[in-house]
Amino acid sequence: MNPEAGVEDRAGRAAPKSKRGLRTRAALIAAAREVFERDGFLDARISDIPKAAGMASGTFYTYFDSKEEIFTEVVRQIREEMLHPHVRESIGDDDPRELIAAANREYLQSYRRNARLMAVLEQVSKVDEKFRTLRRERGAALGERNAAMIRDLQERGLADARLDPLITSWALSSMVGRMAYTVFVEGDEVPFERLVETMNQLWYNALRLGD
Amino acid sequence: MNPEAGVEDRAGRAAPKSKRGLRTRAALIAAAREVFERDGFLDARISDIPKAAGMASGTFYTYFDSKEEIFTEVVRQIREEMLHPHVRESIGDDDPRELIAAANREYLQSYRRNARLMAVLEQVSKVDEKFRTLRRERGAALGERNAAMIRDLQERGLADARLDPLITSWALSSMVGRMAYTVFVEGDEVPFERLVETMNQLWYNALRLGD
Amino acid sequence: MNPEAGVEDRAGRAAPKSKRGLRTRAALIAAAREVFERDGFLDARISDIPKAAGMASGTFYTYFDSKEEIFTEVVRQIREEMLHPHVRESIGDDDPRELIAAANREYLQSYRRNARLMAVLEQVSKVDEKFRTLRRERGAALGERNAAMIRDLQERGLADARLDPLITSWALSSMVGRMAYTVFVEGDEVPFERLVETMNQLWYNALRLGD
Amino acid sequence: MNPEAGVEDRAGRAAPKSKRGLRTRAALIAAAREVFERDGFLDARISDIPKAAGMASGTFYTYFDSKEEIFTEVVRQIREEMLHPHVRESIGDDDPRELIAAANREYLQSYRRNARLMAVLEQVSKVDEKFRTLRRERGAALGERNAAMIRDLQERGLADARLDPLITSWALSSMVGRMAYTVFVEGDEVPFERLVETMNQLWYNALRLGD
DNA sequence: TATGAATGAGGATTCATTCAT
DNA sequence: GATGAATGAATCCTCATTCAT
Repeated sequence: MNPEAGVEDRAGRAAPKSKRGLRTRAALIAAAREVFERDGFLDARISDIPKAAGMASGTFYTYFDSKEEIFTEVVRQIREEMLHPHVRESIGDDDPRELIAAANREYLQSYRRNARLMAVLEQVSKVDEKFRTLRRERGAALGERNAAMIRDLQERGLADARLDPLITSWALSSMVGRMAYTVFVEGDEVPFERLVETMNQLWYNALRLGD
Repeated sequence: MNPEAGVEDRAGRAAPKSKRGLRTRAALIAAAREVFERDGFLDARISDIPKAAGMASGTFYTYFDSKEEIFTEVVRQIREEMLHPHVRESIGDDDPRELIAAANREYLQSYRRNARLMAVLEQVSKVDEKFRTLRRERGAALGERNAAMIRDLQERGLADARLDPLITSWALSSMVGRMAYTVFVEGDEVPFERLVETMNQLWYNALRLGD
Repeated sequence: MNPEAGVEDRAGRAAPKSKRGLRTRAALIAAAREVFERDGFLDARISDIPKAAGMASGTFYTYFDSKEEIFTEVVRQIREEMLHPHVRESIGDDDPRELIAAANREYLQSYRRNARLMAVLEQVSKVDEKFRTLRRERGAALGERNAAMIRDLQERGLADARLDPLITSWALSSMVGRMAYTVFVEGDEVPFERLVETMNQLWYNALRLGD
Repeated sequence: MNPEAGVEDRAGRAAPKSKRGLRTRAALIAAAREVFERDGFLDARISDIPKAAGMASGTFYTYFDSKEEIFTEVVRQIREEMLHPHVRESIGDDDPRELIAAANREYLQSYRRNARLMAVLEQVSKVDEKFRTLRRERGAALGERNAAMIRDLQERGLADARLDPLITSWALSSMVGRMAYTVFVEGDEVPFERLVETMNQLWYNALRLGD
């Protein structure tokens, strides 16, 4: 029901074997997150990351090859944070309204919680080909899933049959994602509940879910 | 009815005093547009701009102080292109559906026509504080205007009264803007007419304009 | 009895023949003086000079070949200003004390009057070989003249015979020149009369002129 | 008893943490001294310094931020060289003549030994605001000290009571400093001993120290 | 593994000087 | 003579990456 964020990673250096190595690597990722949140992706210097972790600059390259690579790792962690703690548990519902409402609320909450990093992610996806692609692919998957739901509702006569399911799914997700950015990153002052309600209502109306 | 893009400018170096200077300046702007479209804002080297115009590197600085400044100028021109030729003429007005449909079509057309530059603009707004601000301000103005229309429709009983006009206006505009980016920049293949129709229908539904 | 400042010039471009040319050249020199006083020699850009005179940058090269050349011209004018109006008239005296006192006062007055330019001159002589040389030569001439006076006084038994006349002449002139710089350029606050008196007394004492 | 030269420093980049770093930094300072002595401050290119030390250009910036900063360091070393080896030991003190003579000789010797660098220092103090200030402050301190001595002599009836102690102290120091420059930098040929004796005698006379 | 120094490619800028109009 | 644009050489500085200890 909503959008963007997320990146897969691959390879990189061999995973550390010693406990010490494991700790160092983790410390670097934590430091990287701080640095990225503070400076953004572009302005972050690689050497700031080990420095922020209290290490020598060269240490970075023991674990990562590039800024992109460690950023991937940071994003992976965020994604887990964004999914695990609060989510997915009890969406048992079949009521589409509740489904939508839950998804929107959850998404906006995580976005707000991780706003700084989401801003960075937004920046990166505009700047780095690889991330642009990853984001698109992930978005496409999400979009498909929502599209399936819409198609289902249309078939059951519960949603406006004239709408193109895939485009609609994309469009409404984009709408929420963009608003999250505007409100939480650019700081337009909108009361959280008002935002959630409006997003929900716009989904309902757009799909013409009967009241 | 639609969104983002645009930047004001100011000063810079002295305006050219001769015809030749005027021509050179214009040639630089044209070259800059090419360079930005080809390389994006970040990867564009200043020296590539005069080079693309067949001039010596120093010539750039006769007219501009920075990449930001010439970019501002490029954007100004685009904006004029995007507004003048096709637009604003005959907005038969009173029927809100037609108003919305016309605005959406027009916006999506211009976006498609200037897709590469819009991509760059999108990048810049994520990267340069000054442009971030300008875009927000401009967006806010547009948002207000659309919000006024929505409020009006609500008062006349023609649109869903439960919606927050300002948030709604922002959200639906964001939706169209984001889709334009996705489709025209990231190249998701969607038939143009299908896109326009779906956007229109989503606006109508979202506002609950009676059929 | 005192020191430094002054530079000869030579050649340069052909002297202007038309009246208009004459005026332009003069205006450039006047503007150069302003620019040098404001920015110093090193920080002055050639193009600032015609600009300060309200002309196009290229005009400079119609009359001068370099910053050094126009500076030479500025200096020549100053020197004339420093010599003509107040000076040399009535030193009729043969009393060495009065001679010294008159020379010191006169020198310190002109220095004060032209302090900004003297500062520039000081800078230039530390930076430009040609001016270093010119200054030395001019200084040497002055030194000789003062040395002759000292020698004469020694022979007449009026001054300390143990002193080396040339070194002494140089040293006492340097002393006055340096103090002028310190007080009038660096702005150490010393009452003018106190300064003059002390310089005089130091000359008298140093030479052991009987009271 | 004598004058000018000297500059304090502060911070800069982080101090080197390894022996190697310490060596490199020292080598850069040594190379800088050579370069400055050869080219003067203004004409020295930063990149020539590491090059003269056989390093890559970027290495410079590991230790210094600017030409000014490394110059400060060079000056600090000179000052130590100028003070330590020969000086301060045995200033038999009470006889003012001996005090003055020792100070003059010592000063002129160091100046001669470091003439090239003193020339650079002279240039820099005419060109760089920061050094101008530092030099003035340091000079003022020295001046005060000498002024105190003069005042003391005056009170004991040993020196001409009519002289302003501070101006006199400044003036006589300036005299020696300027002569050092003239003789050792500009190369006026004056036998060293003759110079020292004359300076001494001028001090004695100027203050009217009884024979 | 960790350290922290050394490297050097890459681009930005300035401004004296030339020259077509 | 005057104009004002165009030129391009010359340095500056950053920072990702490598590597000896």
